[in-house]
Amino acid sequence: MSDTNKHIPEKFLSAYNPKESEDAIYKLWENSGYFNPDTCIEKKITDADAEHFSIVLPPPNVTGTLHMGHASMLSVEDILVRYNRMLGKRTLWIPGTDHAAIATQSKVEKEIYKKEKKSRYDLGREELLKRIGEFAQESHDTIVNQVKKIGASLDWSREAFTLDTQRTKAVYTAFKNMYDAGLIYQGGRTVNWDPKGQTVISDDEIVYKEMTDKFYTFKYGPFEIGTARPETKFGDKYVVMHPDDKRYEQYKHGQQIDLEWINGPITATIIKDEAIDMEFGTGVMTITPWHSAIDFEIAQRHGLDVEQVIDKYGKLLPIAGEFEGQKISVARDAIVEKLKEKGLLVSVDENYVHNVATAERTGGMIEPQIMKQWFIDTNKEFALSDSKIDGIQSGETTTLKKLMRHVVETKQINILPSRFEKDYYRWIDNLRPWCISRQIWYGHRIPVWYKGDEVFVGLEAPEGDGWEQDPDTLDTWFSSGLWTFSTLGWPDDTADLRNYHPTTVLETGYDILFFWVARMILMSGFNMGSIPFKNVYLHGLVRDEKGKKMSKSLGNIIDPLDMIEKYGADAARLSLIIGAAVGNDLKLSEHRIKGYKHFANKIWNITRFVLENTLEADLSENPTLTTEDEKHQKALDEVVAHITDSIEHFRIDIAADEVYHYIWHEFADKILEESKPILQNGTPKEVQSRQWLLYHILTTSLKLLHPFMPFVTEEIWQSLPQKDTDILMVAKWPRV
RNA sequence: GGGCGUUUAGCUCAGUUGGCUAGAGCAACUCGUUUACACCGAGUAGGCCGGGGGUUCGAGUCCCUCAACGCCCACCA
Repeated sequence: MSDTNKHIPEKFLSAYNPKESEDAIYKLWENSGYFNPDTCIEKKITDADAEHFSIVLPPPNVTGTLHMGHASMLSVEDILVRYNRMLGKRTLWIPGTDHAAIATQSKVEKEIYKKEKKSRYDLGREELLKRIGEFAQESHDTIVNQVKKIGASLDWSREAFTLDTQRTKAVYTAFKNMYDAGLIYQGGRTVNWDPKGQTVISDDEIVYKEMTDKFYTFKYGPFEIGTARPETKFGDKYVVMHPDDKRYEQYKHGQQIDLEWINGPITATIIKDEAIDMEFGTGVMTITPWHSAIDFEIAQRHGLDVEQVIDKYGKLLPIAGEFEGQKISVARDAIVEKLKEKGLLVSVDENYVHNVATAERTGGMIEPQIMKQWFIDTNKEFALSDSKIDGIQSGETTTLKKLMRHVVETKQINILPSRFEKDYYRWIDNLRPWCISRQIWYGHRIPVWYKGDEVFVGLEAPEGDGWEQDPDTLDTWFSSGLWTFSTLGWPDDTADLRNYHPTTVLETGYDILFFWVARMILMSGFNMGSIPFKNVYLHGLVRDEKGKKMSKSLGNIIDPLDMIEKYGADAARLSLIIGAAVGNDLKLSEHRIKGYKHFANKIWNITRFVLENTLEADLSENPTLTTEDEKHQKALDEVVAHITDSIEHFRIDIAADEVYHYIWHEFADKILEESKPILQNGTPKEVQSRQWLLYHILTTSLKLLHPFMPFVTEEIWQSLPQKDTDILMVAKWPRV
């Protein structure tokens, strides 16, 4: 380098330090206003009539802090958003958080109990809600801060919360519309009661746990019956067998038999039903319709009596006689002991392995109960007014199940990877009425008011005195189901709704395909008459380096903020992208993150080299390139085409790897190295050509890399002497 | 009990419609400080592509089968 007044910015003389620049860079973006597509249009960065690209952020639960799964989700979405913004599309990414009703309430209840030894009933509804609100606000602030650290280019001016005023209006409107269409109804049927959480939960919130219990065989008159739950057997007065079972031919349907049972003699009735598996046990069972869905169905078929045995606290009712008031867990052994004394115990299998239903959030053992609750009927026919779905006419009759199937079958919604389509269809086929009422306090209060026998459903309490609102709240997934359009202002007729719905991509974890993705399709289908999104990008789980799930108890959690602190957000992002194909789990280890930090420094040093060698050059005009340089330029064009193609096909993992590879092993290792002799000994023409080429490749590389590593690329861009836009985030994506 | 996924170098993974003399990163080893970078460069070694069978001129790639690991679903009392 000759003596000159021109110097490269001093910052390039030392290694790249993400900590020094990341926060300032995020501020720069935020202050530019370009996260908001309206500003991009105003400032003529985006055409007002450009194609739209929209994503709604899967709202993190306000139950605490973000983990690596969130970081991975944010990275994937930010890459798609930044890429499409650079393509010139009207790009909107809406942030928000989820009140996560049951998860948040049970977390706060636990904390309160730990500190103050008080239950929710001690505090009362109002006080508990106040406490949860405070907690949610704190969590929200932490989460927003973390999201920004990762570099997510979200439009904060449109931030939403599932429980805020506008979203509540959406929830109430949707409820009323579905109630009026007869899809939401109140009914008494078997539901999943969680005695620990003191609420009903939906089928999807059940987690089956394998347990080893005792399996008892008792004498029941002339029969032998098996059970793992003797405590439910008090009211059993029907004995059921298969009509084709030769062993019990002599017993007729409806025949009555007197026999000795737990608390004395009873009269049992023989029932023949095909639900019985002749191969299992003795092929005979007694039924407890109140506490078993399958028993309830049998009872319904034959018009049998049903009677409650266990209350909602898991205690035995008066029907249990001397055992009344006892906890079922305690009563079990005593009941067996009594039956044994009476000579009714035939055998005990100590190693009975079976699956027990537990509540996802509280871990409580589910006790089926017959209760009056609110349901959504997915099989009921309704007329879809104002349909924007291909293949369903406006006013045409359909059902929610049919609608949900149809939009995926016809590829109006594209699920990636496609193998999850099968799971989706199977879930729909097995779907029973969705129970949407909960007996917890945190959430949307059910918009139904009662006065005597009168029922009112509406957005607000009806006029007049004496109306009492339903005490229950809605399943949190009811409000999340509206997320793609409630965030855009529905039920109001807003410009956002017209401009950005259906959204382009829904990116989320495959673990909530049923909970959320399917429910959004249902809700959008009914309320909007449209699909909620065109593409579903399902990401995998972030696991530790041994492939284990990250969890507190295993102590293998890698905290995204720690990693950002140590290696920078860019490195953390890349480590979550490369190697994570759509739908595949990712094994993350710290040394990979470290490797990508080195890469950030690499592009930093490439810049230093290029700037040092082009300070004197006039780069404003394209010089005539040497043959060699033209070859490099063409090769770069091919790389651009490839990367663009990969992103368009949602293979951002491949795209990221390609950018990485090109910059390091082509640009740095080959082109930079061979430039040294040319710059030193080449003819003026060769030097000029090469200087232009180096600068061209550098700026193009920065653009290509920006969606993946936004911070370091923007930090460099800010120091470039010549560029086509002030802020790299809104530079035009290189086109071939 | 159904279904899905994974199995390719020591580790993490690419390998699209069959053409591979099988690649990359990290780790290992050897050498190296010349206009960026030691958070570096050049190079070396390392693979019956889980086992078996089949289709084909040709299979890591398609079909069958077995195995291991992982995941999802399921109201056998």
